[in-house]
Amino acid sequence: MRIDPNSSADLSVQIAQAIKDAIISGDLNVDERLPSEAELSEHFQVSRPTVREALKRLAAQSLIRTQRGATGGAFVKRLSFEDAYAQQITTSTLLLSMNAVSFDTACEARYALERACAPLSAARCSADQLATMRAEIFRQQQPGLTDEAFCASDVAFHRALVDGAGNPVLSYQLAGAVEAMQPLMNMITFSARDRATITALHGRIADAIEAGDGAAAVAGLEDLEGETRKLAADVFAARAARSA
Amino acid sequence: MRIDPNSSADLSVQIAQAIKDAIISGDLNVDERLPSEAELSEHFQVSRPTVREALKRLAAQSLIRTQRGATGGAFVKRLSFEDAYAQQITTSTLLLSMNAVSFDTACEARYALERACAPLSAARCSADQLATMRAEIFRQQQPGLTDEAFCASDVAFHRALVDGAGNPVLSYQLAGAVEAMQPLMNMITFSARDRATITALHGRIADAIEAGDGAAAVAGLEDLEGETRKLAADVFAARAARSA
DNA sequence: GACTTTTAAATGTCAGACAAATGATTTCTG
DNA sequence: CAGAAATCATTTGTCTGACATTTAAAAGTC
Repeated sequence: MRIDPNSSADLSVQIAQAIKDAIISGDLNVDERLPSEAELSEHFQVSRPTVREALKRLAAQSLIRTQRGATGGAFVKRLSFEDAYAQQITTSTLLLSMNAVSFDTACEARYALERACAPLSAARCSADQLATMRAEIFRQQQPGLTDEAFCASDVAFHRALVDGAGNPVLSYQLAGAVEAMQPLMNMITFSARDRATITALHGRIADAIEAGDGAAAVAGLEDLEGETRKLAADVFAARAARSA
Repeated sequence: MRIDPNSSADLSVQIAQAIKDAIISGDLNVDERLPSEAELSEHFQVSRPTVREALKRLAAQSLIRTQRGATGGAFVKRLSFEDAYAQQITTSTLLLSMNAVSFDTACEARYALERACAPLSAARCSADQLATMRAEIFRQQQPGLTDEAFCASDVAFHRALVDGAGNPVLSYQLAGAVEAMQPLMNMITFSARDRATITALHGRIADAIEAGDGAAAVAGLEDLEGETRKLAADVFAARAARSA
């Protein structure tokens, strides 16, 4: 682990990168303890605050965890699926909100990915996950539901569908695509008829999954994508007309 | 933006979270300047190093950028697709390497996602991206290529395929799945015959894309997945036999 | 007016100190 | 001797104050 004192990059950036490289390359293993801050500042010939800034950078990426006390220190952290989900969702949400990604683009990506899951989900979905889908469909039929709650339930339904594939890597990859759509969906107001259409399609998809019919689930998702995009197009058109 | 001085959480974590929340909620807009470190330390009633640690945490997540000098400071950063790709790849790679994810699980996820792209890619792939695919196929046919270079070219081919869908959100979501496989693929040694088989399948997929035939591309990917998994299974079986 | 110098503001880095947590050690007590 | 309590040492968390460096704007100079 070395840094270049002549580099124009901030020292804490360089130190963080050096440690990160050591982790990725396997020089530092999971749960292995890093040298103490004092030792690191000695090693890199920088002050302790600088080392600390580097360590905070790594902690922000869930690469290390720190512990106070006699046997404490910074330890290489095993990146959990849960942490990875959270990062993925934050990044996806910000990416969409900051880059003026069109509804259609995001929607297309989301449904393309979900269709990839559907056959696997049809083959392997657990009773528990199917029950979650049914429960969310039931919730979506309640008349008093706000638009936001309806969207949240929609997301929960789709997450159960994705998790039904029983592949944690797939679930992780899709967490962002599904969750990041929620803020966009929240811009839509759903009429009772819209809700009925969507909920019916959800039911059709759940039936297909339960029957182990991947192709039917894919077809259901295709229709749902069409419905969602049509709905969004109507909302945006109405909004444009009103402001004109 | 407030913090709770009685919380057990580190101050820098709380401050980072408070600022992050302000960004996500839209209280702070892209390119907006945050208060200076001195002002923030005044506002949160903490010292400047603590504020700095919080800002470094945010910088590590590409949420802010800092600039020195008279008109400098910390600015809310527009999360670029490029930054998001990089984060996604790092996270995915570490997730796979630290959690003993089986080759099959990762492979299944990757090909499921790629199949989701194939029809879109067949419909919209640019000449440029198709040329990249052909170039990588050509490279893969060179006899002197090391296994690592072959894998790298394989990744480049698949990235071009994914990018061909012309949907940046999709490309972002898949960057991790495609790139994170590389270290796993690097564990495999490819015989000349293996390479020929894989390269031929790549050619078939590229042909299908060029012909705008999404179904054929999907079929090609299915065969490629089968081939890859068979290859890996052989390698792992041989390794197990040798160690027994 | 154009160029140079100065200045002010901001981040980057350093040094040293104390607070707080926590496991290990030692001491005390029964 | 065993167990509980007190002490200690180590490490991270936080604070204070200072100086270095960068940068743009203001002031000065020809």
